[in-house]
Amino acid sequence: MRPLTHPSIDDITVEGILHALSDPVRVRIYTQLACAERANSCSAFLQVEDRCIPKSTLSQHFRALREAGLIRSERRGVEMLNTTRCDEIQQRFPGLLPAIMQAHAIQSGKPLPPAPEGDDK
Amino acid sequence: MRPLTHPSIDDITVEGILHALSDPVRVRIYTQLACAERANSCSAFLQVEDRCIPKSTLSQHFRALREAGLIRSERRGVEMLNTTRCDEIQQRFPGLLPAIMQAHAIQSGKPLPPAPEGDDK
DNA sequence: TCCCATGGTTCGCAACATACGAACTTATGA
DNA sequence: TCATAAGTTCGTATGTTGCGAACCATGGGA
Repeated sequence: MRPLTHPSIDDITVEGILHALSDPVRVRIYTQLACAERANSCSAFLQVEDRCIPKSTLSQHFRALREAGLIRSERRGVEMLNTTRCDEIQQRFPGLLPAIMQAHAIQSGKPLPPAPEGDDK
Repeated sequence: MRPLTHPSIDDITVEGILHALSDPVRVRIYTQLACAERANSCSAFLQVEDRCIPKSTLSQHFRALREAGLIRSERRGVEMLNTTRCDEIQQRFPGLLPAIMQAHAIQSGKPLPPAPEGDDK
């Protein structure tokens, strides 16, 4: 099993981020991770929006998010803990992720509060 | 030749926008259109970033941008005039396009001025 | 120590998407 | 009417994605 690889912050591209977040399942996963208090395992997402996601597919989605630089994954015993890298990305591309998240929220009918600075609690 | 179809503003999705703009050629085209004073024909983009784009490929890229709702195309004699729909999209997803454009600008080393409101001149 | 359950990954294949040359359509102008 | 220019469509080769089956790694029990 090859080791987990994460791009350095400077290797993260806008194209990569947009591509990763242009998939509804990945957006959903990312949103959940961004809202989570603690790191989340992959298997917490076997069900996404009434849809049952096969675990091989889920594994690919996590890999896509990881390689795009959107999340950081760490093996912890038998499972994996995932957290977003939103602080780093906010440094490199200020405002990008909040705007995308807000747009998704608007589309799903639940706009977020304005959030002037990094509101990511 | 089938007629040009444009999605209504309510049918435009965030996924569609992100997917369309996750391609470097399309971003380039969109950026040029957004900065242009007047509408632009397709053939103005046969060369993109030192790369010569075949016109069939270009045609597909324009279709992708059009069907994602990012641009509006109008046949004008033998050529086609393209304009962005950024005002409409700004209404539906405020801040999304400016943030993406800014991120691309940062990535290419030429950050844009802050632009508090719709700066789209 | 052995076995097994659990959480993820990898492989292989089918389905879908993309790039591009060749052939086509439409409009313009000589 | 013919030639040319701007785009589109088609066919094919190549890439990407989704998913089941098989696999790997870790953490408990007996």
